[in-house]
Amino acid sequence: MSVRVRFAPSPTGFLHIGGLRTALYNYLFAKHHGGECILRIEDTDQTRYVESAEKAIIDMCQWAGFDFDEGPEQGGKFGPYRQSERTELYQTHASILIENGAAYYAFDTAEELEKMRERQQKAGLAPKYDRTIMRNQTTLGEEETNRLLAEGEPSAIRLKVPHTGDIRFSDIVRGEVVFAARDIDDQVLLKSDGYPTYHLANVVDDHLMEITHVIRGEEWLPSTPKHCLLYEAFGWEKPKFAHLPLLLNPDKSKMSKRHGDVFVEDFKNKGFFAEALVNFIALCGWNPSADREIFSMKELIESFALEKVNKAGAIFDYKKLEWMNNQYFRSYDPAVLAPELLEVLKTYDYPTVSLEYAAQVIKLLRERISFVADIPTFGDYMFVRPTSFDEEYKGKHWKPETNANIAPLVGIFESLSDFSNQSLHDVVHAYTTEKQIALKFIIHPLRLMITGKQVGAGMFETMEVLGKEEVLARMKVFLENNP
RNA sequence: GCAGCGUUCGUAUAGCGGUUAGUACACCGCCCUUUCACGGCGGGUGCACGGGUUCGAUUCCCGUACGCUGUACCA
Repeated sequence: MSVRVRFAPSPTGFLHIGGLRTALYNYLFAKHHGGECILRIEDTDQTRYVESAEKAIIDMCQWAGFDFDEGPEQGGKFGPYRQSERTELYQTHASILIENGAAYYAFDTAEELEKMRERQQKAGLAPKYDRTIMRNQTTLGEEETNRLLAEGEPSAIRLKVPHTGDIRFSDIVRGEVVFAARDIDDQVLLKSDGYPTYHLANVVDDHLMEITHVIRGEEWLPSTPKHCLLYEAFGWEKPKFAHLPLLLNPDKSKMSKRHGDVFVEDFKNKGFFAEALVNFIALCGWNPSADREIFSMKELIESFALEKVNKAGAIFDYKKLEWMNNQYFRSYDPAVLAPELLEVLKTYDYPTVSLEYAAQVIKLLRERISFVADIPTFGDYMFVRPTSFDEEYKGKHWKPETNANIAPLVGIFESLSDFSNQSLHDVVHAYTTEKQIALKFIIHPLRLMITGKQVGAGMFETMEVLGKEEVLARMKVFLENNP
């Protein structure tokens, strides 16, 4: 039987980076086994539903580089793929459970439930639905239940969890996991608004959609026994489970907004490359045991194995992500990145530049920065003449005799027909040798007058990209203002 | 509180009974050099603790501690 997995997000907002990793692992696992990865939208909570979220989630998955074999947009033979369009299915399945005694009607109001929990907490008990005393099918009896139902009294359907025995299942990541049935709550399966809860919808859909492996976050581990009970009640075969370690904040809590960026959009907008982000999160919680860090999607697919997924949560190391982004930055063809730079440049008040020029600037500066978007600030002088000059740098390298040392270079540069890195290098070396001065007494002043900053790429390379005319203009102005 | 899960340098991890405990990021130092960066070389720090099992435990078992997640008519 071929592998079928699903990514099942709730459209409640932007796609969380942890969600992206869950989607990625599902995708990698499916593709590794030549199976299918489907997208299912779990929009059963009407109170948290966000209209634009579904599109945002799909867009981000697409950006990240994985496409689903089935889903709400592309369809498929197991659709519909939005749970809100499958409500009848859940209702009929809930009825099956009622009929075979695995579930029951409950009529308790939110207030009654709240009171019950308060009582339990006061008594030092674990909050848990007590079906022996609440208002439900078992305490009310069939006749009264049917009467209330006929009258249209709001009701929910709850899972009848046995009071004794153990529920065990095996998890690919964690091995054998055992829960005592008495610790498991009589979970609501069908809400009084007619929508299913996650538990029912999830199990019904996973079965109907012939999902073979449920790969999801560790936060679902405690509710897995409920799902097992459901599979048994329906008489269905269980899928294999794999609960992924959580992505953590530096303080080890579940990765959240308070500690910084958590949405895929945030990373995209910051300028992270999709490939770098994917590479990085793939390695948060899983490692192919190779002494290397850079893997293409194809390579990730080839080596992915759920058995090698780690058990412990992984702290998200932003610094390392940046490093990885730079690795990709340096590996790309500058010409491909040039349009992106032009796009970023639009938000600055710089004169327009050509694609060719943008590519040259990228090539010049990318070893020193992590993002394309850093270029306009880190290398502002590549687009506009410096208006301010680093005071500290100037104090260190612009001495009384400097002007006299530099001035002759204007003429030398002017006569140059080849304004290349090499040519500039040769000519300046010849000059310093003849004048018996150290190269640094020339290089630093040049950098100062041309860029205004003390950090940047190699000086001659920078000059080459800037071009003869521009370099000479900057030198002349500076020389005039700094005799 | 209860339940489950987890614990190798600061971080991500390799390790699957015997290793000088490896790698990457970060950090520090040196080299290269035209500043920064890149690159090269080197350094420091780590198996949570206590019991077993074993000739031998980072590795297997049991506790303890700590952490995390869950405990909703949310997912």
